[in-house]
Amino acid sequence: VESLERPRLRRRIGELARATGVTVRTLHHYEQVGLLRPAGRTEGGHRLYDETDVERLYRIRALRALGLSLDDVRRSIDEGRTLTETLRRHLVRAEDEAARATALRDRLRRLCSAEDGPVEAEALVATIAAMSRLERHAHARRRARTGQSERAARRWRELAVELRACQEAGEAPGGARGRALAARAQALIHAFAEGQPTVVADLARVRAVDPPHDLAGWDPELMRYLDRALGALTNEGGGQPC
Amino acid sequence: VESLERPRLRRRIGELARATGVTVRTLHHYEQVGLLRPAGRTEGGHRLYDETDVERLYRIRALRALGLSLDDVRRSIDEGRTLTETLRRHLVRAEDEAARATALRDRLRRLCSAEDGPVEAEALVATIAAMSRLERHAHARRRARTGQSERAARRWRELAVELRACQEAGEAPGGARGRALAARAQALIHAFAEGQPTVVADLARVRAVDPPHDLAGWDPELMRYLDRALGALTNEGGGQPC
DNA sequence: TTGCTCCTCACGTCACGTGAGGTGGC
DNA sequence: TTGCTCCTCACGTCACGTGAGGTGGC
Repeated sequence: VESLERPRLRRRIGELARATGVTVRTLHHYEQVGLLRPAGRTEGGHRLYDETDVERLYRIRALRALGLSLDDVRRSIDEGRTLTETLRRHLVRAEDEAARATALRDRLRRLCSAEDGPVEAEALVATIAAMSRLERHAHARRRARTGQSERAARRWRELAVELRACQEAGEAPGGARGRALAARAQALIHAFAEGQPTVVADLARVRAVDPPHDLAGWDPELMRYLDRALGALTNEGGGQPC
Repeated sequence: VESLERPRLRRRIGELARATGVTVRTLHHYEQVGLLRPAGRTEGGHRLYDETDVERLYRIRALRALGLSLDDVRRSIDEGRTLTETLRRHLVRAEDEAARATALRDRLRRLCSAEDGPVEAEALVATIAAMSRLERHAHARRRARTGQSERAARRWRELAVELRACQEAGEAPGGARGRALAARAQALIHAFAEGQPTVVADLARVRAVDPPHDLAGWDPELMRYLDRALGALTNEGGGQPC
Protein backbone atom coordinates (compact mmCIF):
# COMPACT_ATOMS: atom_id res chain seq x y z
CA VAL A 1 0.00 0.00 0.00
CA GLU A 2 2.66 2.43 1.07
CA SER A 3 4.85 1.64 -1.88
CA LEU A 4 2.12 3.04 -4.11
CA GLU A 5 1.91 6.35 -2.29
CA ARG A 6 5.62 6.72 -1.69
CA PRO A 7 7.34 6.28 -5.06
CA ARG A 8 10.57 4.34 -4.79
CA LEU A 9 13.38 6.79 -4.13
CA ARG A 10 16.20 5.66 -6.37
CA ARG A 11 19.63 7.13 -6.11
CA ARG A 12 22.54 6.93 -8.45
CA ILE A 13 25.82 5.68 -7.08
CA GLY A 14 27.41 9.08 -6.55
CA GLU A 15 24.53 10.41 -4.50
CA LEU A 16 24.51 7.33 -2.33
CA ALA A 17 28.24 7.54 -1.82
CA ARG A 18 28.08 11.19 -0.77
CA ALA A 19 25.11 10.59 1.51
CA THR A 20 26.76 7.72 3.36
CA GLY A 21 30.37 8.77 3.34
CA VAL A 22 31.78 5.88 1.34
CA THR A 23 33.54 5.99 -2.02
CA VAL A 24 32.03 4.92 -5.29
CA ARG A 25 34.72 2.30 -5.56
CA THR A 26 33.59 0.81 -2.26
CA LEU A 27 30.07 0.39 -3.63
CA HIS A 28 31.48 -1.21 -6.77
CA HIS A 29 33.43 -3.56 -4.55
CA TYR A 30 30.43 -4.52 -2.44
CA GLU A 31 28.58 -5.42 -5.58
CA GLN A 32 31.51 -7.38 -6.93
CA VAL A 33 31.65 -9.56 -3.81
CA GLY A 34 27.88 -9.89 -3.77
CA LEU A 35 27.25 -7.89 -0.60
CA LEU A 36 25.12 -5.09 -1.99
CA ARG A 37 23.45 -5.37 -5.38
CA PRO A 38 21.59 -2.24 -6.53
CA ALA A 39 17.87 -2.70 -7.05
CA GLY A 40 18.14 -1.77 -10.69
CA ARG A 41 19.96 -0.04 -13.54
CA THR A 42 19.10 2.68 -16.03
CA GLU A 43 18.97 1.86 -19.73
CA GLY A 44 22.49 3.16 -20.03
CA GLY A 45 23.68 0.73 -17.35
CA HIS A 46 23.97 3.18 -14.45
CA ARG A 47 23.22 1.67 -11.03
CA LEU A 48 20.08 2.67 -9.13
CA TYR A 49 19.85 2.02 -5.39
CA ASP A 50 16.54 1.97 -3.51
CA GLU A 51 15.69 2.42 0.19
CA THR A 52 16.32 -1.22 1.04
CA ASP A 53 19.80 -0.97 -0.43
CA VAL A 54 20.48 2.14 1.64
CA GLU A 55 19.49 0.40 4.87
CA ARG A 56 21.59 -2.59 3.98
CA LEU A 57 24.54 -0.29 3.31
CA TYR A 58 24.13 1.39 6.70
CA ARG A 59 24.20 -1.96 8.38
CA ILE A 60 27.28 -3.03 6.45
CA ARG A 61 29.10 0.18 7.36
CA ALA A 62 28.11 -0.12 11.01
CA LEU A 63 29.48 -3.64 11.26
CA ARG A 64 32.63 -2.73 9.34
CA ALA A 65 33.20 0.18 11.74
CA LEU A 66 33.14 -2.33 14.59
CA GLY A 67 35.87 -4.35 12.92
CA LEU A 68 33.98 -7.16 11.17
CA SER A 69 35.38 -8.39 7.87
CA LEU A 70 33.17 -8.29 4.78
CA ASP A 71 32.83 -12.06 5.08
CA ASP A 72 31.66 -11.72 8.68
CA VAL A 73 29.17 -9.08 7.57
CA ARG A 74 27.85 -11.28 4.81
CA ARG A 75 27.44 -14.26 7.13
CA SER A 76 25.70 -12.11 9.72
CA ILE A 77 23.18 -10.85 7.17
CA ASP A 78 22.73 -14.08 5.20
CA GLU A 79 22.14 -16.17 8.28
CA GLY A 80 19.72 -13.60 9.63
CA ARG A 81 21.52 -13.07 12.92
CA THR A 82 20.34 -10.28 15.20
CA LEU A 83 22.75 -7.41 15.69
CA THR A 84 23.35 -8.27 19.34
CA GLU A 85 24.14 -11.88 18.44
CA THR A 86 26.53 -10.66 15.75
CA LEU A 87 28.29 -8.28 18.12
CA ARG A 88 28.55 -10.88 20.84
CA ARG A 89 30.31 -13.25 18.46
CA HIS A 90 32.65 -10.54 17.28
CA LEU A 91 33.47 -9.44 20.80
CA VAL A 92 35.44 -12.65 21.31
CA ARG A 93 37.84 -11.72 18.54
CA ALA A 94 38.02 -8.11 19.66
CA GLU A 95 38.99 -9.25 23.17
CA ASP A 96 41.79 -11.37 21.73
CA GLU A 97 43.01 -8.57 19.52
CA ALA A 98 43.02 -6.04 22.36
CA ALA A 99 44.89 -8.46 24.61
CA ARG A 100 47.46 -9.10 21.88
CA ALA A 101 47.97 -5.40 21.19
CA THR A 102 48.35 -4.40 24.83
CA ALA A 103 50.72 -7.31 25.49
CA LEU A 104 52.87 -6.15 22.60
CA ARG A 105 52.77 -2.56 23.82
CA ASP A 106 53.74 -3.55 27.36
CA ARG A 107 56.59 -5.66 26.09
CA LEU A 108 57.93 -2.77 24.03
CA ARG A 109 57.57 -0.43 26.98
CA ARG A 110 59.61 -2.70 29.21
CA LEU A 111 62.26 -3.28 26.58
CA CYS A 112 62.50 0.48 26.02
CA SER A 113 62.75 1.37 29.69
CA ALA A 114 65.24 -1.36 30.59
CA GLU A 115 66.88 0.38 33.53
CA ASP A 116 70.16 -1.34 32.74
CA GLY A 117 70.64 1.38 30.16
CA PRO A 118 71.47 0.49 26.58
CA VAL A 119 71.76 -3.27 26.52
CA GLU A 120 73.95 -4.83 23.87
CA ALA A 121 72.17 -5.70 20.67
CA GLU A 122 73.00 -9.42 20.85
CA ALA A 123 71.41 -9.83 24.25
CA LEU A 124 68.34 -7.87 23.26
CA VAL A 125 67.81 -9.94 20.14
CA ALA A 126 68.20 -13.13 22.13
CA THR A 127 65.70 -11.87 24.69
CA ILE A 128 63.15 -11.01 22.03
CA ALA A 129 63.60 -14.42 20.43
CA ALA A 130 63.11 -16.09 23.81
CA MET A 131 59.94 -14.07 24.30
CA SER A 132 58.34 -15.27 21.12
CA ARG A 133 59.36 -18.88 21.77
CA LEU A 134 57.70 -18.64 25.17
CA GLU A 135 54.62 -17.14 23.65
CA ARG A 136 54.28 -20.04 21.26
CA HIS A 137 54.82 -22.52 24.09
CA ALA A 138 52.23 -20.81 26.29
CA HIS A 139 49.82 -20.65 23.40
CA ALA A 140 50.18 -24.36 22.67
CA ARG A 141 49.70 -25.17 26.34
CA ARG A 142 46.65 -22.99 26.60
CA ARG A 143 44.83 -24.65 23.78
CA ALA A 144 45.82 -28.08 25.07
CA ARG A 145 44.02 -27.75 28.41
CA THR A 146 42.78 -24.67 30.12
CA GLY A 147 41.82 -25.81 33.62
CA GLN A 148 45.40 -26.60 34.51
CA SER A 149 46.68 -23.15 33.67
CA GLU A 150 44.05 -21.58 35.91
CA ARG A 151 45.27 -23.67 38.83
CA ALA A 152 48.83 -22.68 37.99
CA ALA A 153 47.87 -18.99 37.89
CA ARG A 154 46.35 -19.30 41.36
CA ARG A 155 49.50 -20.96 42.72
CA TRP A 156 51.65 -18.19 41.25
CA ARG A 157 49.45 -15.59 42.91
CA GLU A 158 49.74 -17.31 46.27
CA LEU A 159 53.47 -17.53 45.82
CA ALA A 160 53.68 -13.83 45.03
CA VAL A 161 51.92 -12.97 48.29
CA GLU A 162 54.23 -15.13 50.39
CA LEU A 163 57.36 -14.03 48.59
CA ARG A 164 56.48 -10.38 48.98
CA ALA A 165 55.95 -10.91 52.71
CA CYS A 166 59.36 -12.55 52.88
CA GLN A 167 60.93 -9.67 50.98
CA GLU A 168 59.24 -7.01 53.09
CA ALA A 169 60.33 -8.77 56.27
CA GLY A 170 63.85 -7.99 55.09
CA GLU A 171 64.88 -11.62 54.75
CA ALA A 172 67.63 -12.49 52.29
CA PRO A 173 66.37 -14.24 49.14
CA GLY A 174 68.87 -17.00 49.86
CA GLY A 175 67.51 -17.57 53.38
CA ALA A 176 65.59 -20.67 54.41
CA ARG A 177 62.15 -19.22 53.65
CA GLY A 178 63.29 -17.73 50.34
CA ARG A 179 64.75 -21.03 49.22
CA ALA A 180 61.61 -22.90 50.21
CA LEU A 181 59.48 -20.54 48.16
CA ALA A 182 61.95 -20.74 45.28
CA ALA A 183 61.57 -24.51 45.28
CA ARG A 184 57.82 -24.12 44.82
CA ALA A 185 58.42 -21.66 42.00
CA GLN A 186 60.80 -24.10 40.38
CA ALA A 187 58.18 -26.83 40.47
CA LEU A 188 55.71 -24.51 38.74
CA ILE A 189 58.30 -23.56 36.17
CA HIS A 190 59.06 -27.17 35.36
CA ALA A 191 55.38 -27.99 35.08
CA PHE A 192 54.98 -25.11 32.63
CA ALA A 193 58.05 -26.14 30.65
CA GLU A 194 56.86 -29.75 30.33
CA GLY A 195 60.43 -31.00 30.45
CA GLN A 196 61.79 -28.77 27.71
CA PRO A 197 65.06 -27.24 28.89
CA THR A 198 64.88 -24.50 26.24
CA VAL A 199 61.71 -23.25 27.85
CA VAL A 200 63.31 -23.13 31.29
CA ALA A 201 66.26 -21.19 29.91
CA ASP A 202 64.00 -18.82 27.98
CA LEU A 203 61.98 -18.14 31.11
CA ALA A 204 65.13 -17.33 33.08
CA ARG A 205 66.18 -14.86 30.42
CA VAL A 206 62.86 -13.19 29.92
CA ARG A 207 61.09 -13.07 33.26
CA ALA A 208 62.97 -10.09 34.67
CA VAL A 209 62.20 -7.83 31.74
CA ASP A 210 58.83 -9.23 30.75
CA PRO A 211 56.97 -10.94 33.60
CA PRO A 212 54.01 -12.88 32.23
CA HIS A 213 51.10 -10.46 32.22
CA ASP A 214 48.57 -13.03 33.34
CA LEU A 215 50.36 -13.28 36.67
CA ALA A 216 48.75 -10.63 38.81
CA GLY A 217 50.80 -9.61 41.84
CA TRP A 218 54.20 -9.95 40.19
CA ASP A 219 56.33 -7.00 39.24
CA PRO A 220 59.90 -6.83 37.95
CA GLU A 221 61.29 -6.15 41.41
CA LEU A 222 59.66 -9.18 43.00
CA MET A 223 60.80 -11.19 40.00
CA ARG A 224 64.41 -10.22 40.64
CA TYR A 225 64.00 -11.23 44.27
CA LEU A 226 62.77 -14.63 43.08
CA ASP A 227 65.69 -14.83 40.68
CA ARG A 228 68.15 -14.46 43.53
CA ALA A 229 66.29 -17.04 45.59
CA LEU A 230 66.37 -19.47 42.68
CA GLY A 231 70.08 -18.81 42.30
CA ALA A 232 70.66 -19.66 45.95
CA LEU A 233 68.64 -22.84 45.49
CA THR A 234 70.61 -24.21 42.55
CA ASN A 235 73.94 -23.32 44.13
CA GLU A 236 72.94 -25.15 47.27
CA GLY A 237 71.87 -28.26 45.41
CA GLY A 238 75.10 -28.23 43.43
CA GLY A 239 73.09 -29.67 40.57
CA GLN A 240 73.03 -28.57 36.97
CA PRO A 241 71.49 -25.16 36.28
CA CYS A 242 68.04 -26.54 35.61
CA VAL B 1 92.94 -13.94 11.37
CA GLU B 2 90.02 -15.79 12.90
CA SER B 3 88.38 -16.35 9.57
CA LEU B 4 91.39 -18.48 8.65
CA GLU B 5 91.14 -20.69 11.72
CA ARG B 6 87.35 -20.85 11.78
CA PRO B 7 86.23 -21.84 8.30
CA ARG B 8 83.07 -20.04 7.25
CA LEU B 9 80.11 -22.12 8.35
CA ARG B 10 77.78 -22.10 5.39
CA ARG B 11 74.28 -23.47 5.58
CA ARG B 12 71.83 -24.35 2.88
CA ILE B 13 68.42 -22.77 3.01
CA GLY B 14 66.63 -25.75 4.56
CA GLU B 15 69.08 -26.01 7.45
CA LEU B 16 68.79 -22.32 8.16
CA ALA B 17 65.02 -22.45 8.04
CA ARG B 18 64.86 -25.36 10.48
CA ALA B 19 67.39 -23.78 12.81
CA THR B 20 65.54 -20.47 13.02
CA GLY B 21 61.96 -21.59 12.77
CA VAL B 22 61.05 -19.79 9.56
CA THR B 23 59.90 -21.32 6.28
CA VAL B 24 62.03 -21.61 3.17
CA ARG B 25 59.53 -19.42 1.39
CA THR B 26 60.10 -16.68 3.95
CA LEU B 27 63.81 -16.70 3.21
CA HIS B 28 63.08 -16.57 -0.52
CA HIS B 29 60.84 -13.60 0.17
CA TYR B 30 63.43 -11.76 2.22
CA GLU B 31 65.88 -12.13 -0.62
CA GLN B 32 63.30 -10.98 -3.15
CA VAL B 33 62.67 -7.75 -1.26
CA GLY B 34 66.40 -7.28 -0.66
CA LEU B 35 66.35 -7.81 3.09
CA LEU B 36 68.61 -10.84 3.36
CA ARG B 37 70.88 -11.89 0.52
CA PRO B 38 72.80 -15.14 1.07
CA ALA B 39 76.57 -14.77 1.09
CA GLY B 40 76.92 -17.12 -1.87
CA ARG B 41 75.59 -19.92 -4.05
CA THR B 42 76.78 -23.39 -5.02
CA GLU B 43 77.61 -24.13 -8.64
CA GLY B 44 74.13 -25.57 -9.03
CA GLY B 45 72.59 -22.32 -7.83
CA HIS B 46 71.69 -23.39 -4.28
CA ARG B 47 71.86 -20.60 -1.69
CA LEU B 48 74.55 -20.62 0.98
CA TYR B 49 74.14 -18.52 4.13
CA ASP B 50 77.04 -17.57 6.40
CA GLU B 51 77.21 -16.46 10.04
CA THR B 52 76.56 -12.81 9.21
CA ASP B 53 73.41 -13.77 7.38
CA VAL B 54 72.24 -15.80 10.37
CA GLU B 55 72.70 -12.88 12.74
CA ARG B 56 70.90 -10.60 10.36
CA LEU B 57 68.04 -13.07 10.16
CA TYR B 58 67.78 -13.24 13.94
CA ARG B 59 67.51 -9.49 14.11
CA ILE B 60 64.88 -9.42 11.38
CA ARG B 61 62.82 -12.05 13.17
CA ALA B 62 63.14 -10.27 16.50
CA LEU B 63 61.87 -7.01 15.06
CA ARG B 64 59.09 -8.74 13.14
CA ALA B 65 58.00 -10.45 16.36
CA LEU B 66 57.63 -7.01 17.91
CA GLY B 67 55.33 -5.94 15.11
CA LEU B 68 57.60 -4.00 12.74
CA SER B 69 56.87 -4.25 9.03
CA LEU B 70 59.59 -5.51 6.69
CA ASP B 71 60.03 -1.93 5.50
CA ASP B 72 60.51 -0.75 9.08
CA VAL B 73 63.05 -3.50 9.60
CA ARG B 74 64.93 -2.55 6.48
CA ARG B 75 65.04 1.11 7.43
CA SER B 76 66.20 0.26 10.94
CA ILE B 77 69.08 -1.83 9.61
CA ASP B 78 70.01 0.35 6.63
CA GLU B 79 70.11 3.55 8.65
CA GLY B 80 72.16 1.84 11.34
CA ARG B 81 69.77 2.59 14.19
CA THR B 82 70.42 1.02 17.55
CA LEU B 83 67.86 -1.49 18.72
CA THR B 84 66.65 0.73 21.55
CA GLU B 85 66.17 3.63 19.15
CA THR B 86 64.24 1.35 16.79
CA LEU B 87 62.01 0.05 19.57
CA ARG B 88 61.36 3.52 20.91
CA ARG B 89 60.13 4.65 17.52
CA HIS B 90 57.96 1.61 17.12
CA LEU B 91 56.48 2.00 20.59
CA VAL B 92 54.57 5.04 19.38
CA ARG B 93 52.68 2.99 16.84
CA ALA B 94 52.16 0.13 19.28
CA GLU B 95 50.61 2.54 21.79
CA ASP B 96 48.20 3.80 19.14
CA GLU B 97 47.31 0.32 18.06
CA ALA B 98 46.68 -0.87 21.62
CA ALA B 99 44.51 2.17 22.32
CA ARG B 100 42.53 1.55 19.17
CA ALA B 101 42.01 -2.12 19.93
CA THR B 102 40.93 -1.59 23.52
CA ALA B 103 38.59 1.25 22.52
CA LEU B 104 36.97 -1.06 20.00
CA ARG B 105 36.70 -3.85 22.55
CA ASP B 106 35.15 -1.55 25.16
CA ARG B 107 32.67 -0.24 22.66
CA LEU B 108 31.60 -3.77 21.73
CA ARG B 109 31.33 -4.71 25.39
CA ARG B 110 29.03 -1.80 26.10
CA LEU B 111 26.91 -2.42 23.04
CA CYS B 112 26.61 -6.09 24.01
CA SER B 113 25.70 -5.43 27.61
CA ALA B 114 23.19 -2.68 26.86
CA GLU B 115 20.97 -3.15 29.93
CA ASP B 116 17.96 -2.02 27.92
CA GLY B 117 17.82 -5.57 26.63
CA PRO B 118 17.75 -6.23 22.91
CA VAL B 119 17.63 -2.82 21.29
CA GLU B 120 16.00 -2.53 17.92
CA ALA B 121 18.31 -2.96 14.98
CA GLU B 122 17.63 0.48 13.50
CA ALA B 123 18.59 2.27 16.69
CA LEU B 124 21.72 0.20 17.13
CA VAL B 125 22.86 0.87 13.58
CA ALA B 126 22.25 4.59 14.04
CA THR B 127 24.22 4.54 17.28
CA ILE B 128 27.15 2.78 15.68
CA ALA B 129 27.11 5.25 12.79
CA ALA B 130 27.06 8.15 15.25
CA MET B 131 30.05 6.61 17.05
CA SER B 132 32.19 6.53 13.96
CA ARG B 133 31.20 10.04 12.93
CA LEU B 134 32.23 11.27 16.38
CA GLU B 135 35.47 9.39 16.12
CA ARG B 136 36.30 11.11 12.86
CA HIS B 137 35.38 14.48 14.32
CA ALA B 138 37.50 13.94 17.42
CA HIS B 139 40.38 12.73 15.28
CA ALA B 140 40.24 15.80 13.06
CA ARG B 141 40.13 18.05 16.12
CA ARG B 142 43.03 16.28 17.75
CA ARG B 143 45.33 16.73 14.81
CA ALA B 144 44.25 20.35 14.42
CA ARG B 145 45.43 21.50 17.84
CA THR B 146 46.29 19.42 20.82
CA GLY B 147 46.70 21.89 23.67
CA GLN B 148 43.07 22.85 23.59
CA SER B 149 41.87 19.29 23.98
CA GLU B 150 44.04 18.85 27.07
CA ARG B 151 42.42 21.85 28.69
CA ALA B 152 39.02 20.45 27.74
CA ALA B 153 39.90 17.08 29.26
CA ARG B 154 40.85 18.79 32.52
CA ARG B 155 37.56 20.71 32.61
CA TRP B 156 35.63 17.48 32.03
CA ARG B 157 37.47 15.85 34.91
CA GLU B 158 36.70 18.76 37.22
CA LEU B 159 33.09 18.63 36.14
CA ALA B 160 32.93 14.90 36.86
CA VAL B 161 34.15 15.48 40.42
CA GLU B 162 31.59 18.19 41.11
CA LEU B 163 28.75 16.34 39.43
CA ARG B 164 29.47 13.18 41.37
CA ALA B 165 29.42 15.15 44.61
CA CYS B 166 26.08 16.61 43.59
CA GLN B 167 24.77 13.14 42.78
CA GLU B 168 26.03 11.60 46.01
CA ALA B 169 24.51 14.42 48.02
CA GLY B 170 21.19 13.11 46.73
CA GLU B 171 20.33 16.26 44.82
CA ALA B 172 18.03 15.99 41.82
CA PRO B 173 19.78 16.39 38.46
CA GLY B 174 17.27 19.10 37.63
CA GLY B 175 18.10 21.08 40.81
CA ALA B 176 19.89 24.40 40.79
CA ARG B 177 23.36 22.91 41.20
CA GLY B 178 22.71 20.19 38.61
CA ARG B 179 21.52 22.71 36.07
CA ALA B 180 24.51 24.96 36.70
CA LEU B 181 26.88 22.06 36.11
CA ALA B 182 24.91 20.98 33.05
CA ALA B 183 25.35 24.47 31.63
CA ARG B 184 29.11 24.07 31.94
CA ALA B 185 28.90 20.68 30.27
CA GLN B 186 26.86 22.16 27.46
CA ALA B 187 29.50 24.82 26.87
CA LEU B 188 32.16 22.12 26.61
CA ILE B 189 29.99 20.10 24.27
CA HIS B 190 29.46 23.07 21.98
CA ALA B 191 33.15 23.86 21.98
CA PHE B 192 33.86 20.27 20.98
CA ALA B 193 31.19 20.30 18.28
CA GLU B 194 32.51 23.53 16.76
CA GLY B 195 29.02 24.59 15.80
CA GLN B 196 28.09 21.39 13.97
CA PRO B 197 24.61 20.33 15.12
CA THR B 198 25.16 16.77 13.84
CA VAL B 199 27.99 16.39 16.31
CA VAL B 200 25.83 17.57 19.21
CA ALA B 201 23.09 15.14 18.24
CA ASP B 202 25.57 12.28 17.82
CA LEU B 203 27.02 13.00 21.24
CA ALA B 204 23.58 12.91 22.82
CA ARG B 205 22.88 9.56 21.23
CA VAL B 206 26.18 7.96 21.98
CA ARG B 207 27.39 9.23 25.33
CA ALA B 208 25.21 6.99 27.50
CA VAL B 209 26.38 3.80 25.87
CA ASP B 210 29.93 4.82 24.99
CA PRO B 211 31.37 7.60 27.17
CA PRO B 212 34.57 8.95 25.60
CA HIS B 213 37.36 6.85 27.03
CA ASP B 214 39.76 9.76 27.39
CA LEU B 215 37.46 11.25 30.00
CA ALA B 216 38.67 9.73 33.25
CA GLY B 217 36.17 9.91 36.08
CA TRP B 218 33.09 9.41 33.92
CA ASP B 219 31.06 6.23 33.92
CA PRO B 220 27.72 5.42 32.28
CA GLU B 221 25.80 6.10 35.49
CA LEU B 222 27.25 9.57 35.95
CA MET B 223 26.63 10.18 32.27
CA ARG B 224 22.95 9.39 32.68
CA TYR B 225 22.80 11.78 35.62
CA LEU B 226 24.28 14.47 33.39
CA ASP B 227 21.78 13.61 30.67
CA ARG B 228 18.90 14.28 33.02
CA ALA B 229 20.47 17.55 34.15
CA LEU B 230 20.91 18.62 30.53
CA GLY B 231 17.31 17.71 29.89
CA ALA B 232 16.19 19.92 32.75
CA LEU B 233 18.31 22.72 31.39
CA THR B 234 16.87 22.74 27.88
CA ASN B 235 13.31 22.41 29.16
CA GLU B 236 13.84 25.41 31.41
CA GLY B 237 15.29 27.53 28.65
CA GLY B 238 12.46 26.56 26.35
CA GLY B 239 14.98 26.66 23.53
CA GLN B 240 15.35 24.15 20.74
CA PRO B 241 16.95 20.86 21.76
CA CYS B 242 19.94 21.93 19.67
C1' DT C 1 69.77 -44.57 -9.54
C1' DT C 2 66.44 -43.26 -5.95
C1' DG C 3 64.81 -39.70 -2.62
C1' DC C 4 65.24 -35.48 -0.68
C1' DT C 5 66.31 -30.78 -1.24
C1' DC C 6 66.52 -27.00 -3.88
C1' DC C 7 65.37 -23.94 -7.96
C1' DT C 8 62.19 -20.34 -10.35
C1' DC C 9 57.82 -18.64 -11.59
C1' DA C 10 53.13 -17.26 -10.37
C1' DC C 11 48.60 -17.03 -8.30
C1' DG C 12 45.95 -16.05 -3.94
C1' DT C 13 44.98 -13.33 0.32
C1' DC C 14 41.80 -8.39 2.16
C1' DA C 15 39.29 -4.25 1.18
C1' DC C 16 39.50 -1.35 -1.37
C1' DG C 17 42.76 3.02 -3.95
C1' DT C 18 44.12 4.59 -8.15
C1' DG C 19 44.43 5.16 -12.68
C1' DA C 20 43.10 4.13 -17.89
C1' DG C 21 40.07 4.47 -21.58
C1' DG C 22 35.52 5.04 -22.86
C1' DT C 23 30.42 6.45 -22.65
C1' DG C 24 25.57 8.09 -20.30
C1' DG C 25 22.57 11.99 -18.92
C1' DC C 26 21.22 16.74 -17.74
C1' DT D 1 27.80 20.60 -27.40
C1' DT D 2 30.31 20.91 -23.02
C1' DG D 3 31.12 19.05 -18.28
C1' DC D 4 30.17 15.94 -14.94
C1' DT D 5 29.02 11.40 -13.72
C1' DC D 6 29.14 6.87 -14.62
C1' DC D 7 30.88 2.47 -16.83
C1' DT D 8 34.32 -1.69 -16.95
C1' DC D 9 38.79 -3.57 -16.56
C1' DA D 10 43.08 -4.16 -14.09
C1' DC D 11 47.16 -3.37 -11.33
C1' DG D 12 48.93 -2.39 -6.54
C1' DT D 13 49.01 -3.11 -1.45
C1' DC D 14 51.58 -6.79 2.76
C1' DA D 15 54.09 -10.88 4.00
C1' DC D 16 54.26 -14.56 2.82
C1' DG D 17 51.34 -19.72 1.69
C1' DT D 18 50.70 -22.91 -1.70
C1' DG D 19 51.21 -25.25 -5.59
C1' DA D 20 53.52 -26.37 -10.44
C1' DG D 21 57.11 -28.06 -13.06
C1' DG D 22 61.81 -28.89 -13.15
C1' DT D 23 66.75 -29.94 -11.48
C1' DG D 24 71.00 -30.27 -7.82
C1' DG D 25 73.57 -33.14 -4.46
C1' DC D 26 74.53 -36.96 -1.24
